[in-house]
Amino acid sequence: MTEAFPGTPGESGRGTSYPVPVPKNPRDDKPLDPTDLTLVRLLEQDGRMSNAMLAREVGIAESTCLVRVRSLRERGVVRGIHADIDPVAVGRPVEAMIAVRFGGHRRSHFEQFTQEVPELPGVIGAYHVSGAIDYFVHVATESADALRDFVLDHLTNRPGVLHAETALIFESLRGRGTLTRDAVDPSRPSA
Amino acid sequence: MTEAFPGTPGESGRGTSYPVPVPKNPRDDKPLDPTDLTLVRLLEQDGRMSNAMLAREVGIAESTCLVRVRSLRERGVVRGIHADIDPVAVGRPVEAMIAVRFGGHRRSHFEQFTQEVPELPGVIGAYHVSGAIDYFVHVATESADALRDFVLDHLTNRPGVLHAETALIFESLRGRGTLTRDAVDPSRPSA
DNA sequence: TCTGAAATTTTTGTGAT
DNA sequence: ATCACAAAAATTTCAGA
Repeated sequence: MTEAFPGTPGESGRGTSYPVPVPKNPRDDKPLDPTDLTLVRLLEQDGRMSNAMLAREVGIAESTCLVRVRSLRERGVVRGIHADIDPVAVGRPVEAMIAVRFGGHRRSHFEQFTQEVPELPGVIGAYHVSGAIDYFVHVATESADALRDFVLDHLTNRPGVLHAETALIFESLRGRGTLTRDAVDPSRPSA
Repeated sequence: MTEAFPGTPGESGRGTSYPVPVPKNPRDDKPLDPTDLTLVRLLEQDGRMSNAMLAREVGIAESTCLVRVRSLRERGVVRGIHADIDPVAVGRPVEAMIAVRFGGHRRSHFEQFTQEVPELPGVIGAYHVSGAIDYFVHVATESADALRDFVLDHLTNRPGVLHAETALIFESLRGRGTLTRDAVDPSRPSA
């Protein structure tokens, strides 16, 4: 019951040029004590909260808090801290979720796509999934024309891709820190 | 062509107890100069980069940088800054993308769902889209059982919902700051 | 592993260009 | 709008419990 979990599924945040991430031990899974969970929740809600305030909120010394937060990053619990940008404000008002189907299902096709899709212009996220669809690609483009071009140039026109179906996004919503609430440790209320 | 979408797409970060967000002027859209775009890109890659380093990177005084970053937040260009958490590490190793279809398409159903879905346990994001599907819900759960319960309790069993189709996520990928690269201002190369 | 206090760095306001 | 400078506040380190 203290067993914890199998493997690490997704990698993501890559720092630019300084001392941060590089999960030193991806398989290092101790179940996180309540203090860590609280820190995680706070940083999920406001990734720029100062170390001093974090320490106050969870009731530990600042230096201790610093160590714990650093440990969370090193262990890959906190993969990265990123600004959430309004696509409209940066000239990409047309958002879409594109369902991509591959044919043949050769491993090399998936591996190449997995490697390249995060770098494609306007890509916010991508999800390799089970079922009839192989990938969902979340993208923001400058216009409907640019969206069509994106699909044709980077998806349809790709070795292995059979079909891409585009759904315009009317509204994007973010979860509100519910990752760290409920279940996780059934013996505590919610703190 | 500059039409964009109906409303403001996503709200998100809720600060805990200090001076931040509350976009004072959501429709205040001046096209962002190259310096702002660079700041946005840097913060997208590392939301915790210090103001001093941001200033150095873009080549302006620290105090100026502070003003610009604050302005970006006030204008809603930067909607929030959030830690990206590994769901596995917080006891939610089963990730899924759930396609939800509504029947009847009553506005009240969508409005209620839009309001409630970000608070549902384990929800990372949700997307109201055009086409055959009405919503994609991105969720992380503690187990396959918990996923089934989530779908039954919060989606299928909801007024207006016709159908929910679940795709397990094998791997989640994040875009790499490509929102602020390429086109945006067609008259400049790329900065 | 945690702490408290010292050393260092960053944030933030002011006044001038 | 921008900058340089200085005071205030924060981060980070470290010796010791």
